[in-house]
Amino acid sequence: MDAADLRIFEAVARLGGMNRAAAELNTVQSNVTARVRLLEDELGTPLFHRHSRGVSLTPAGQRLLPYAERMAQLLADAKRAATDDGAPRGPLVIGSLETTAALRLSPLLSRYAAAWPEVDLVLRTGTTGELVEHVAARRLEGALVCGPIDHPELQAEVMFREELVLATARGVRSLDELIGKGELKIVVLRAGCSYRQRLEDILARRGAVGARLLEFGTIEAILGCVAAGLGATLLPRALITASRYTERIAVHALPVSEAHVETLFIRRRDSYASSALSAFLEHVRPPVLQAAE
Amino acid sequence: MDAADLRIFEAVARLGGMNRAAAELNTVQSNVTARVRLLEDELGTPLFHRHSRGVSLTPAGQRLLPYAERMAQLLADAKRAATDDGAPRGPLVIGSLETTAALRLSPLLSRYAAAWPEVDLVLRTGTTGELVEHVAARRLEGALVCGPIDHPELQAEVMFREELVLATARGVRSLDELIGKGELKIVVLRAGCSYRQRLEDILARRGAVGARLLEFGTIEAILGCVAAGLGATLLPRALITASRYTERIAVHALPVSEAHVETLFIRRRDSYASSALSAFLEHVRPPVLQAAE
DNA sequence: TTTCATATATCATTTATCCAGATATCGGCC
DNA sequence: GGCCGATATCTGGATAAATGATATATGAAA
Repeated sequence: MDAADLRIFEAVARLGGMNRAAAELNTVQSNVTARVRLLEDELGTPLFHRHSRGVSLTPAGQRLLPYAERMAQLLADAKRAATDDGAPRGPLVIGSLETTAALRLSPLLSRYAAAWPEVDLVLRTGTTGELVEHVAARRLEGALVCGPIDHPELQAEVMFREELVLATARGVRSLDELIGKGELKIVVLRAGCSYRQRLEDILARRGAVGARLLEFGTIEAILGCVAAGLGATLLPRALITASRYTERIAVHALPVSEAHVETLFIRRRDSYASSALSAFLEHVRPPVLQAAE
Repeated sequence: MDAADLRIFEAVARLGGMNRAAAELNTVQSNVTARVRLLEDELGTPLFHRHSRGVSLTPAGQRLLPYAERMAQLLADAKRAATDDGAPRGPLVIGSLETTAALRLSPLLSRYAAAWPEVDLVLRTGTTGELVEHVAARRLEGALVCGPIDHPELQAEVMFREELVLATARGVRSLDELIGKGELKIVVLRAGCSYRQRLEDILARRGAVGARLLEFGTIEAILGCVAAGLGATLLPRALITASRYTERIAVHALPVSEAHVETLFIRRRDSYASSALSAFLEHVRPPVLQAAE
């Protein structure tokens, strides 16, 4: 049994047929059949049920499949690890919350890109849930998300600590005034945003339920609307302070227990940390820990 | 790059030479040289320094080596997983503390062996530290050790809860009497035994330090000596109750915080749980949880 | 310095393996 | 029955791997 055999096996299993697998692997069907047969002979057990519309996995095949996938991943990692000579280079695909990107990342990223011009840096934004999913599936090497995260395959490291505040238009004096008025509207970045649930919890704890939800695609839009008196939102304090709407937005501090939020960098435990990633973490890490104290 | 290449690479790295690797792999040196060279060409970086007494790893080779080892392990696991049809069979090598083996395992093991006669069961005893080490290095599929365990590569599951008690000869009324006399001797199974540190902590908290340490290879010997008034020991209550020295040993209960100890079953997170192991856990698990309540 | 023991590198040759294409076979479906 | 979409089997040729003989480098001992 060899990695090549498992690659073929995996393709057949995934595509449900030897012909389709052959096409994907740029070879012919007879070849695929023969390799699968050899693998079955070696293991002493059939891996596929053959039927007229293709093949399906036997129980043995089902047990083998995850190993085939891990094998492919391991080979790719091995190649990267050996090739990587310590000088950051090549692709680095990471994720981030939009708020983190806006608030913290821009200066760091530009410094990083300048320091390591040979790295092709890609930053994708999404919600914490989406990013966790992408990192777990290895579509991202890592991501900055909103803590806490508890996922057995991921490791997390605190990168930033933010104070979340409730933002409303200038006229509003306090949270309670806002809630008292009824017809509360809250503005969030998008569905699944980690701040949304938190904001709803905060309001619920103060007796406000069933607030109307508004979604905007950019932070600018949210702040603009909040400034215009459309509703309230929950964002890191620094983000509001730095915006051009500061003058027209009232910031309502929350008790520490609710205000504190940690931005974590997550990555797979079992995956190779490329030099590009290590260098990225070096850039992001130290200034932050100072800032947090 | 393929698993076969990495196998050759690993052998060369481990044995420090292509000739030695060739001998181990049952092939010829020229072949090994060629394969290594191909691998180096493919990766675009040398993996070995060649010198007159063999070869040594370059940095790239050092980075690659762990992947080669993981690859070999993964292939072996894959084979086992596919071959394993759910009926427990073949070798099952597990570890246990000697006390756990004596106290809990004997009836379970005999039932297990009777239920699955095709399993070749091997039980090795050792200290918690040794067993953790062996499981991490995959020399054991799993082990019953004394909790708590915090090791990133291992997962743990509570199997038994024991009450530890201090055992002395009949004449001794209380812990304090024992400590007060000075010249305290404590008897442990062997160096590194997890109960030893715990016993020393317990005594230290009561003002007894510098107790003399005696080591005996078997639990029988320990109990015999304790009964004879040689010293004190720390063991699960049930173990003393069940022994033939019960009459001559005084049992001193400890406060709950010190007495409670959990026996965990540990195994590697990333390794395949064979049917033989799953069946073993089925045998060990359920009666225990009842007993603990 | 010469020689020797012990390494790796290279090369021609044999051997085994893999691949491609043609063909046979099987199982539904109209 | 005949067709369609599958997998199974077979064979020649291309490709890659293993082998054995030989060349080369290096340090240690005579």
